[in-house]
Amino acid sequence: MKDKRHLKQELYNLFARVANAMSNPHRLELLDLLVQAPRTVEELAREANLSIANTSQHLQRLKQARLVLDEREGVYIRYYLADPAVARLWLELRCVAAQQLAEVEHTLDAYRNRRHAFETISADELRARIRTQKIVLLDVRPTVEYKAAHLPDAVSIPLDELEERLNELPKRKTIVAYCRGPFCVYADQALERLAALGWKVARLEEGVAEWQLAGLPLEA
Amino acid sequence: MKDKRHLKQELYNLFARVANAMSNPHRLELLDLLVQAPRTVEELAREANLSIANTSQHLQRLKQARLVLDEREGVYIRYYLADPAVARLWLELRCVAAQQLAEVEHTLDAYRNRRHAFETISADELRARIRTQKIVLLDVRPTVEYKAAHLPDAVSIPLDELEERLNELPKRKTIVAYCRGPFCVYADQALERLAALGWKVARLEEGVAEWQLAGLPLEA
DNA sequence: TTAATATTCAATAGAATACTTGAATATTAA
DNA sequence: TTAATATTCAAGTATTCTATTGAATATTAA
Repeated sequence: MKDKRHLKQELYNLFARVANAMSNPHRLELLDLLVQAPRTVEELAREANLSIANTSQHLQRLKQARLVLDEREGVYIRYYLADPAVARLWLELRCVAAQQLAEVEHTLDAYRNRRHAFETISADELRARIRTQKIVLLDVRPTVEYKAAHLPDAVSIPLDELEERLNELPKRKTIVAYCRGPFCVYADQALERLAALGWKVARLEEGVAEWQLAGLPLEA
Repeated sequence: MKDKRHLKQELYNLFARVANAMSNPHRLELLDLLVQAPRTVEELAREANLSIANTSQHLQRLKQARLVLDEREGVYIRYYLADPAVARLWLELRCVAAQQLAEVEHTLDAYRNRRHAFETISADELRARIRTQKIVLLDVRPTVEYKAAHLPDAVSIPLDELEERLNELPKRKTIVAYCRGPFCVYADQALERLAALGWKVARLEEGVAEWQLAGLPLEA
């Protein structure tokens, strides 16, 4: 009975190992990117603004904790989320932090300074209005992410192609943009430009991960 | 646009801070205890087998991350979970670890070596059978935890009082025991004794946290 | 006030972590 | 085979984390 204590400790060790893998901001950013789409080390390093070696090491810690898996693809190695449950855990962590740490709200307001500038539309309302054909749902994430998974009926125009492809957006419809989720500014930036050019706009705060967590369908 | 990067980093820092608070096995054990019921530093130290000073320091890290709060009660200071969302995060972490790390299953089998010895009963089945009055639902956790919250119609007999209070359990009914959840051995130990004495027994794997997460009602 | 007690603080040593650099490995294409 | 490239490994250093110890603080009871 008494010697069981170390087994209990061992269990807590294992749980702590997973939390430990998530206890570094860079690793969380990598996870966050992988929630959107699988990527190679080089891509992840570029997007997270890290050195290749450092990125590789962080990825290996995520892999040891079984949060991500990797797969060789020719000369590249592609990392991807080990399980949808990992995305859920990451969303839950963000949710607790946002709920409990007032600094999150403050920092988010500074980061997404256009955050309150546009009408926001709920997932339910979106589903209702998309049927009436009065809106266009716009996915402004990079193409790889759109290809990995996107919301039903969403049109893809990555943020950095928006300027050249404005003609694809009908003037008389409301443009509802979304991106990686409530902690991403891509949609805000797209909407700011579109609003200045005369479109009626609205933002969907949810990204594909939140959408999926809510049990709503995705397209691949 | 470019100087926003540090704001994004700041957000990831905040999220990582929460994960960091959960990245130590002792802190997870303290959290786990607090999910069951609020407790003083001394109680937590005793139950987690830590020195007082060490416990205090760990609790302060949990408090900094806003996972727990404290409240002075005379000469004692009582710690409690900051929010039910924290319990959800902890359950989600355990779930991911159990799902992804094979070692968790192995260690759990060693820790709960009677794990597969008894019939297990699902929450749904319990709710159905408790109406027919053919079972007694037995909460074997310490009294403070039972008082903090317990399942509807549950009878409290803490594990260490079981021997003296056997007469409170009707012989002709099936005893369904539960404790802190799937990673706790209290119920197994109670059932082992009861089965040896001739009761029909079954185990409910869920604890109050899992029960609550499933949206089921609790009693206080 | 004073004594007793619960908790926190401060200082320390030893372990783990993060990032950089340059070398090593593995695959593809020539 | 060889060269080129993506990724990992290894070593070193600065930083952070953990547990212990003993002192400091805050509350209650005398």
